[in-house]
Amino acid sequence: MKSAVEPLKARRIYLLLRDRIVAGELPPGGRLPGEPALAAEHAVSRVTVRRALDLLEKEGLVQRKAGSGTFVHDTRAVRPIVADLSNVLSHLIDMGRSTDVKLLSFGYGIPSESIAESLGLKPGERVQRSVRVRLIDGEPFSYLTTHVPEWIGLTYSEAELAARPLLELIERSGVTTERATQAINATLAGPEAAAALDLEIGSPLLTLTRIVYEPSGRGVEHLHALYRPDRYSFHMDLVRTGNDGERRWSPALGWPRTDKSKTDKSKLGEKPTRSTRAIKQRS
Amino acid sequence: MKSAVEPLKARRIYLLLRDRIVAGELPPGGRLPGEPALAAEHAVSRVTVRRALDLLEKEGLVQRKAGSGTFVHDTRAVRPIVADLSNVLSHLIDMGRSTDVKLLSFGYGIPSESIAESLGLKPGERVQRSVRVRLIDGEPFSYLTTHVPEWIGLTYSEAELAARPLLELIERSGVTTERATQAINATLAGPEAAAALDLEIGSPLLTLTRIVYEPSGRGVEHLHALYRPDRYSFHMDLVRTGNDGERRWSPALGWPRTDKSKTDKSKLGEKPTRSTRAIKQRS
DNA sequence: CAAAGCTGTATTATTCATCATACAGGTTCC
DNA sequence: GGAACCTGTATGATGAATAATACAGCTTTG
Repeated sequence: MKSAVEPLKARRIYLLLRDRIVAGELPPGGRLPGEPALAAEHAVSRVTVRRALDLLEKEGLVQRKAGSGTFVHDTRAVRPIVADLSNVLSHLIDMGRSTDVKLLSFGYGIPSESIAESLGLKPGERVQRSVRVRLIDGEPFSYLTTHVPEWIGLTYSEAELAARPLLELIERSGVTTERATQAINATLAGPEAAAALDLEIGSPLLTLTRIVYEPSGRGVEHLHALYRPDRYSFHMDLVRTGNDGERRWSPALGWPRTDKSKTDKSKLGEKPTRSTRAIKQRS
Repeated sequence: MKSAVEPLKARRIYLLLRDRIVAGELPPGGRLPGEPALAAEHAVSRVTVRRALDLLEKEGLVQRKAGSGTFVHDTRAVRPIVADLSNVLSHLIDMGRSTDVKLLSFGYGIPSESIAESLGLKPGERVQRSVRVRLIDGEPFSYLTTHVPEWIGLTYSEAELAARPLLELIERSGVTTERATQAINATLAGPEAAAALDLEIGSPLLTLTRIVYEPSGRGVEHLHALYRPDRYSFHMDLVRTGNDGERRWSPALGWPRTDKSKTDKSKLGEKPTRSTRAIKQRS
């Protein structure tokens, strides 16, 4: 007899309405059904509908006008930063210079088994672990946990880490980085990440796990990044390659990625378009 | 007087413990603190701790043994499918795993403004909209919503859509697909997606929004995909290209798919330990 | 074996989200 | 202006999640 944990009705209503909005069912600028109507439709009280709408309003998805109604906010004005995957790290390095970094934690110790394994460390080898938050325009958008073998980490100071891109520091130590693997996934915000990113616990997050290798194959950096999906997303252009028999999509390389291509014709789907404000790498 | 909506303490504990586990703070196979200890540590009742552990157990992250304790399940055995970003679906077929498709919805109508805009449709032009769920080994892992211009959609039947890849059908209609853009993000599962993917409402999801263009620049397919992060994740290998002055990371193309590194590197996991306590639960 | 610790389970009290209802005040439309 | 909407706000009642406590049965340790 388990009571099925039906997590907060308000949350359910919130997610339902959110889906309708982003799916375009409720067009931007349109008015959504009144609170009594919504309450009846979903068989909940108006108070609950109200709390769902509070969440939507806080996310900027709707705008409420007393006496008039609740309207779908034109979300196309606020778009997340788009990071081009075809050009990942240089993009991040660029960003490392135009954004602020807050160093939350810094120290040395024995890594967990999984970290040690992915870096190819011998048992007992120590690592430097750091936790940073990156902010753009003063707003946090990424929560970065990095592990670096101790012998590399010792070549720079805590202050340097807070000021310069980690990869630059690694290369300065004499290591050459040649290959990297990364995986993208999604997760929920735990207490620490939620606090650092100014989010509610349980908010969705984009995750990026990247391991950078030196030519010999040993790992020199293990990065685990959490991104706020409303402020950051990955983007890539694909081109069709191969012959008829074996046709694939491949990332478009070396293609003129002047960011103005998104200003006229948006190709971002979902919450596309019209880059009113947002990103400019300078700020 | 807003009561800050502190969604379910059990959920908070669940997320906290989950983070510790995937961060490696609690090593696989290790025993985590007893339920009374956890209850005291987080100032909640044992019942609540219990419900958090129920969630962890349902996710397969821990294994409980009556009379003995709760142990971190060796999660390295069950890893999500890793999809190479440059070769998304053919990869699955290579693995010899059977993917089924369930067609949930099929029909024609006027698209939302954002869809119409991203496909480059004229006002009033109609689209075919379909919702499908893809399963691997009988388990759902993706929820796909596609929009295709009507003149293309009419060239194939509902039954064909359920049986063959959409892109194949589009090309069969005479259209050549050459270019595409896609964006990756994260979101929470709404009621429909949650039901289709056999998840709780509010679970994290990976999203992929892809728009495929024909040479003339008109959009021929708008795909919005939701993936279960525990069963699917994106992976890519990067190589360093360019000269000293302008060094960049680019996706490695045509890489050998039998690379074993992807099977053990895709582990996400980690997060700082900061408090340093815990983790010494040996045996 | 016995003690100590653990998970599994049940019971009751308390706290908090939700409900149902009512009313104030703004907006829209006739 | 006035009727019919709407959002904003407050009230007490109800129900669900959590807290506090107790005990059974199993596992490990000495």
